[in-house]
Amino acid sequence: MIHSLVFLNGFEREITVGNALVTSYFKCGCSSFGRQVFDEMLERNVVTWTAIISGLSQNELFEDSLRLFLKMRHGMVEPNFLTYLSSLMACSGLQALGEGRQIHGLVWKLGIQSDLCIESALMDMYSKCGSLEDAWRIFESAVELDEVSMTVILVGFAQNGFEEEAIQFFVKMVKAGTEVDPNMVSAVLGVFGVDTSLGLGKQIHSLVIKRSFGSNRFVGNGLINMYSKCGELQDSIKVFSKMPQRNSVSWNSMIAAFARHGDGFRALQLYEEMRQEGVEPTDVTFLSLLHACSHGGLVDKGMEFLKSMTEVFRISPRTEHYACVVDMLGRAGLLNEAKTFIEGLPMKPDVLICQALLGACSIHGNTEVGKYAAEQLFLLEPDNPVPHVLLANIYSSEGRWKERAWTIKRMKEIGVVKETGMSWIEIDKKVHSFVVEDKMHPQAVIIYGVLAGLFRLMKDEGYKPDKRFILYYLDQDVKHN
DNA sequence: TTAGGGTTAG
Repeated sequence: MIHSLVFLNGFEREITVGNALVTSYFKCGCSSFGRQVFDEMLERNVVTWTAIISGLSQNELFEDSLRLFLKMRHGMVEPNFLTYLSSLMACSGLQALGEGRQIHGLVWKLGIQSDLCIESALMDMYSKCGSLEDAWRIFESAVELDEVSMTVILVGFAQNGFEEEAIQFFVKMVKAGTEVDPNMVSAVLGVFGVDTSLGLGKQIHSLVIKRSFGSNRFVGNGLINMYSKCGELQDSIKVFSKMPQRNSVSWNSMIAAFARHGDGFRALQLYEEMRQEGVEPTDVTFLSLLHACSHGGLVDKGMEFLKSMTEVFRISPRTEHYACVVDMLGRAGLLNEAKTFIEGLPMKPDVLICQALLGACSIHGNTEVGKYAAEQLFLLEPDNPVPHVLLANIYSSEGRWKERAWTIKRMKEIGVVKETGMSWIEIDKKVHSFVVEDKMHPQAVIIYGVLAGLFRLMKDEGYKPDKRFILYYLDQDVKHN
């Protein structure tokens, strides 16, 4: 409407008007209109360029954003502080370490590398590109810190596999009396998972109450996920039901929580409520629903969701959605259907899809389809030990010891190593972790005694162990027992 | 007129 008025009055030639139009189109998410205005502008200044570079980044069109930044540098317009900030965002999104380093160099030349905003953007770029060392170096030498730069480094820890350090960093900041904001709290809540302490999660919840962050939707959603991942479904429900305002992430998180805890029925019921409330589902809603159907054996319902996702809501399925469907068909024992489904996909199956199929074959012992899935995976990820182990499991379940031995030999020849599985439990704020045949725990004798007692009780109740997949570590005595 | 971080699946 405003654009039409501008056009009628001939104001579109005014550079300030053009800049404002570009900015507002991108802020509304209308990227194509923003681009069109930019393309048609006869004159462009640094604000025009910065508006489009930043607008594209904010709409996750990182590649185009970076391309325009490079194009700008070849022209006559000099980038400014905000242009560098926006181009660093594009590098983070693209995980473009090389380009990010180059921009770091340019920023250094200009002498603005110590600006707090530039430092946060640089740290974010380095940690999202997987170079936590570079991010940490900037953090350590920073003269000033604020909530944003601390959140960046916290998330950097978590995304680079240092979840425990991320949580400890937060705890240290709070103990030191540092001001934390709701964004930082939601970031730390996102780090919690099965192997983190529920006790700490509850302490963060009490901090949320003390600081009155409870009405913040990001924080509320973070709490739902924290409790659900730590095994406390009832607490997730409590947080969800008390939320003053919910968005699609809140609903998705709660649907996922039910799915995670094996309650497919309630996950689907919640989806119905979500629709009744008029909340539009997203691609993640359908991932959670497909996951719920997969674990609840609701194949027909799952196929219906895939159909409505594309036909009713016009959401294009991603490879993750297809992998969920394959997992669902596979778990239900419909392996040939899963293979046919994959063959009918508009793209070549990727690692997730093939792994889902192979996993299902190892449960149901289908050598023919299993071999097909494993061969695909060998090509896609030669260093991944999972397909070798799963294929060996399939041969083992069918008593095809020669093929099984050959698979393990091949695995050793290529030099792929399977990581040892681990389990853990938290008692009195201390996490105890165990690997297979672990005797290192100080109370190992008592623990094994309890295990033996439990095993006897299970046997008395008629439990028969599934011995098909016993491959490593256990000797034959155990297997023949 | 252009601005750094955050929650959802696996």
